[in-house]
Amino acid sequence: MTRRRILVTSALPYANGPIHLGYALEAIQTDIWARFQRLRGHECHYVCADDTHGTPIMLKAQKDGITPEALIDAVHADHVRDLADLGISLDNFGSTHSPETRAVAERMYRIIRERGFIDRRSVRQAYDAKAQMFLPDRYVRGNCPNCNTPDQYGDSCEVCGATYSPSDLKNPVSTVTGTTPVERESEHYFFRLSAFTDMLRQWVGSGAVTTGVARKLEEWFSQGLKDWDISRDAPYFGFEIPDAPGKYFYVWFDAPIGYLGSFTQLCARQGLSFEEFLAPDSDAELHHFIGKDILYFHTLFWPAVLDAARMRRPTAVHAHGFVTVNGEKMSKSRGTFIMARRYLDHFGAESLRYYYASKLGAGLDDLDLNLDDFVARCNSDIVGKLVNIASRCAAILHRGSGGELAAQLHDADLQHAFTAAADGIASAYEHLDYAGAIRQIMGLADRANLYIDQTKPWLMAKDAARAAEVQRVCTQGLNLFRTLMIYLKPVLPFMADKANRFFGESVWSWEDAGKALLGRRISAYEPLATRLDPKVAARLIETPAEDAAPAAAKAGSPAAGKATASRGTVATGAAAGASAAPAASSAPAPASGPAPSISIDEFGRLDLRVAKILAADHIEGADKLLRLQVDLGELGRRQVFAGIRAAYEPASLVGKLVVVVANLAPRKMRFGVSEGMVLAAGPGGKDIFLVSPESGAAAGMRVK
RNA sequence: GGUGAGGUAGCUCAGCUGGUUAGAGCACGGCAUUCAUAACGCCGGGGUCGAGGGUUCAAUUCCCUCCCUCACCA
Repeated sequence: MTRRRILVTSALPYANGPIHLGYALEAIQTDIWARFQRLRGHECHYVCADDTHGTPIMLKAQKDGITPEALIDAVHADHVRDLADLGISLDNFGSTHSPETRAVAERMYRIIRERGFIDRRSVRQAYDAKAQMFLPDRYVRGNCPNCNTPDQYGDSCEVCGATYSPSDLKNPVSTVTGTTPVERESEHYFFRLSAFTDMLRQWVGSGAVTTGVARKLEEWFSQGLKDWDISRDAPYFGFEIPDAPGKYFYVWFDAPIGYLGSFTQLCARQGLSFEEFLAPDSDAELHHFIGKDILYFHTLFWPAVLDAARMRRPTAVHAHGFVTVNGEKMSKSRGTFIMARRYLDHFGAESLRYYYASKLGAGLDDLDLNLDDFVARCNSDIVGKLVNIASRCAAILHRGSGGELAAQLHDADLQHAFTAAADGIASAYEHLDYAGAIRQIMGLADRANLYIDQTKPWLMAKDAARAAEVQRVCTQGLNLFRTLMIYLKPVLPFMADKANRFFGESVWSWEDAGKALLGRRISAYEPLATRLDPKVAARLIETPAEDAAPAAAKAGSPAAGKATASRGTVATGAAAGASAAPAASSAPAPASGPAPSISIDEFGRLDLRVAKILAADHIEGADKLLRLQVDLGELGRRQVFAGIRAAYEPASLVGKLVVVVANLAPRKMRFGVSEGMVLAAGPGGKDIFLVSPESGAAAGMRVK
């Protein structure tokens, strides 16, 4: 098999909120494919980045009183952590707001311009005179010109479905300032997409997309491709267009370029050649995984932009459907808008990875996360079937043969049937039919259990003369299990690693599935997976107070089509980080259960602030307490006692940023008055972890 | 409204170019077993394959109409 060189991407999550289970599907789909390719021995680089530009980010940062950079840095840290915990094997997770992305964007733009594919023309657009900015369609609301429904977005009506422009709205209002927008002209830069119609048709026909997607695209082709407005006026958070003061690249222009910016960083770090992957005649592969909502950008604009900039086009764009929860669209009010972090606080990543894989095909179908089905499926497949094979055989083997594998198998034909399935399973993975791969693998797991059941080694073991036969049967069962774990390694990487170590082998590759493991001692068996508790699963969709998004945040919703939904703030990131620990110090609830819901108003009564620790000292006569002097910015300096003596050295705390409950009633203690409380997580003793904001936060900032 | 995808057992889904009694897993009932994380095995109940027409010797599979669900409409 020739060694393929592959560059893979997931769509960029928008940097205004945490990762949710919808995006997790995309990351997991991509990751399984990337891991599969590497397991097969191919060179596969997987990159992604935060999508950081645009009006929603700019306004959100304004509202939070921080710079856009501080906002996206905080979100970036959250995303990195969430993706890592989901087991996503990214080689680089960058940002569109990076020097590398800027350099690639400018370089591509210059080539495109020199080739004559940029036009300039005047555009009339809604303008907010008070905010002194042009308004994207979504930021103008008013009555639908068609059915007169009030409070509709400037691009379409949610009630009658009519599409129009903001100037058609009756009683239009800017959601930024509440003032009435005016019309104003401005010069915009357009990419001549229409010039690439033939090229795109040819590309679509080349197998870059599935037939279902191709049909969808034909719809757009038949209407004729319109040129694409790629500029926005200042103020805009993004990159200024070369030689065009006050004009910025539209967020969707530099978003896919973020793939290349991220890849540039990887190239620099690993000594890879960017050109070898991106040159027009490159024989490397470029695969993009996206949600079906952003097909337009990835199958029309992006290949055309690449081609215009004299770069290669994608080998394939793989689009998936949306995640629904219990059969319904994810909804904040129903509590089914589940954040990845919330999920991870309850279950391990591999359950989700397995469940998604077991239902995921190559098409655009939506995938339903049915919580009852999720628990049943994971428990019966992973624990009941798969792991059970190892568990039952290892127990008998250790009892009878001291964990020593026999020198030969008991049923070579059965082993052969398992290894013969490799090609079919590989083909399913390769073509993104993960559900098919899982079906095949679990079918084999059924056969393995049936084999053990029929052979009955536990009965044989009663006859000492048959010890060697028992050993061979267990060796057989364990080899079947081992083969299955290798097949499942792209889906269950952590479990596969554990199993890999259990067998005491060097790191598995796909070919190892075809080689039996014989005549060696294996480790004592430790459970590789445990059952999921349905009661815990039910908690995933209880509406926690923290997830009740303030109504004001809705206006900041990004243009439909962003990979991440809008929610959360910098503070959510801090809270998410804290919630990863067993329990917050402020809520002495056991690790398992959440506290009763509170309303957003009740939450609002908490005055949480970023505080800088100015001084920290031991207190004579106190075993647990440290005395802290903290700076709360506009609220001045405070003295706070914190029960963290066993966990922190005072000197290490000075200068650190923490989160303080600023409006906690002062409390007189034996050593003085405590004027607040420092937030920390953990059970106590040495296991206490202070909650810290990401860098960029300043003393006195409100946490909300 | 336009376009696309989909409606198959209680649940989640397979069913390639039409062809013998429509399948799997889970759930449920019974039996068996006890090596295994109450796991595994065997048997069984359960579907007018969204509705109605049409083509055909034969349609879940092709065509038309309708109903419902979901998504997209730059």
